[in-house]
Amino acid sequence: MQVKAMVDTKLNIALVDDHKILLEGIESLLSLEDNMEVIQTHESGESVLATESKEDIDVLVMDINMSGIDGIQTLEKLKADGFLGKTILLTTYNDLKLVNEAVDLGASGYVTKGSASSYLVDAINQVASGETYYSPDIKEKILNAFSRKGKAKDDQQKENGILRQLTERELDVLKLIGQQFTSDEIANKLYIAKSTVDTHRKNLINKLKVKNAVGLGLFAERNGLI
Amino acid sequence: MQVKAMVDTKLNIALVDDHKILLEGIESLLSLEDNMEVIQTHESGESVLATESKEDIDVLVMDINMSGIDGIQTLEKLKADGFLGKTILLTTYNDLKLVNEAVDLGASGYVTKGSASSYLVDAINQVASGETYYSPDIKEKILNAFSRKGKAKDDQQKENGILRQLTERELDVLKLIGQQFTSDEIANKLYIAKSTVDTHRKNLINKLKVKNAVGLGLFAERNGLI
DNA sequence: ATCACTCTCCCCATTTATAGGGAGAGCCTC
DNA sequence: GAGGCTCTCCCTATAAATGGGGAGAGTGAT
Repeated sequence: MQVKAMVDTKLNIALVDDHKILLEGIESLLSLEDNMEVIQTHESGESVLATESKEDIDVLVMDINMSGIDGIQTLEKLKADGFLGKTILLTTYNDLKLVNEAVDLGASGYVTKGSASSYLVDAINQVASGETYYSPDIKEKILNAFSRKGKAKDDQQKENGILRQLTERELDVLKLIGQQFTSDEIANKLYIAKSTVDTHRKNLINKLKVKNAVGLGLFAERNGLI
Repeated sequence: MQVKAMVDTKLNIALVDDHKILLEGIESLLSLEDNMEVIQTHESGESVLATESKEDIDVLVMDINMSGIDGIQTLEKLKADGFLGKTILLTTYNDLKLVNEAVDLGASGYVTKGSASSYLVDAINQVASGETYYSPDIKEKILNAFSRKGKAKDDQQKENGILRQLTERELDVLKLIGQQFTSDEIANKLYIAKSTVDTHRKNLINKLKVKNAVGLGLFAERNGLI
């Protein structure tokens, strides 16, 4: 039973990268782990999608930046096809936006190519157990991105400046617009006339330089008002 | 010169918390650090704002949850008054939203009250050197919040399912609505009649279970469509 | 060939939102 | 006490969106 369990729990790994050297390097690294077995390697996203034995894969390790369809697109299609395995994406240091996309698609782990290989092994074990794994430098980047949200940076800076230009009442109305209430409903909630709400609406659209209520909603969302 | 430098670099700390016991406890903890000196303690946000020697403060350690005006509001007013010192906010575990607000206001550090006191010491040293500090459990929470964005959790899960129910054309329209275009403009862009766009609008509102165009915009934003 | 679905477009009516203007009351500041 | 700002509310008018219905053309699957 224990022996069988060992066999059963051996993790089936598939690797995807368009650089063969990296592919082979990782394969040889993972072959040193006695609970892992690389059962497939692919040199393109298309190749993974075409393979028939996708169900066997426990953990898919895939590069994000690939020629042809990239890792994100591949993951997207895989998920659409009902792929249930865990996915770890390999990224470069400047790929935070892509990581973000990947998160939305349900990727389980992210490891930078600059990481020590032990991190990849950790990542595989961790995502196999259902957790999410980020390599340390990605973690750092996420934290930085979080703390930079309201810091003195380009767009965000401007938006925050604008945010402070809004009056209390405008903020009240803005939040409620972001919650999909009509002017009538907002008027009732705030005990003011609909015409007043409409005035605030007009002023908000002007101040925030958006086109319509959708723009107001987006502003509210992006600034954490709702 | 070295001695003078030592004196000069001694960090002037101010503590703000409406619980006197915690205030005194922290003060005694920090008194053990030879590069720190607690120069002020306050039992309310109002008290900090009223004090005149704000310029002397290198690092302000302040509770978020206080009776009267809270730490966030106090920080906001301080920044508005031109306060230049670093600020570390003490939070409880469930305050991630507040942390988010605080970030936007330019707070430099966050330490949970449940943290070991050594973390607070680390935080003070770190923010004094210009960096941002999060205590480990807050870091974890941020990372979790990040990774939960697109995970198989409650709402999000449903949203992702719904997203796949949309037809190509509905997606086209949805994206353009999210970009604040009117039905007329969308019709022109897609070379179809306004009435068709309106039909897609209706179906989108039903499928996505939102109230109006603002809801459509928010859905588009939250699902990375725009 | 029938069914299901998508995309297209139309009718109707009503509600909401946008755009322009004005204006009084209250509050704070200089 | 004169401005400046916010908040309140009004007018008029048009544009936009919502909600209900129906319906034909095309596509693909059974």
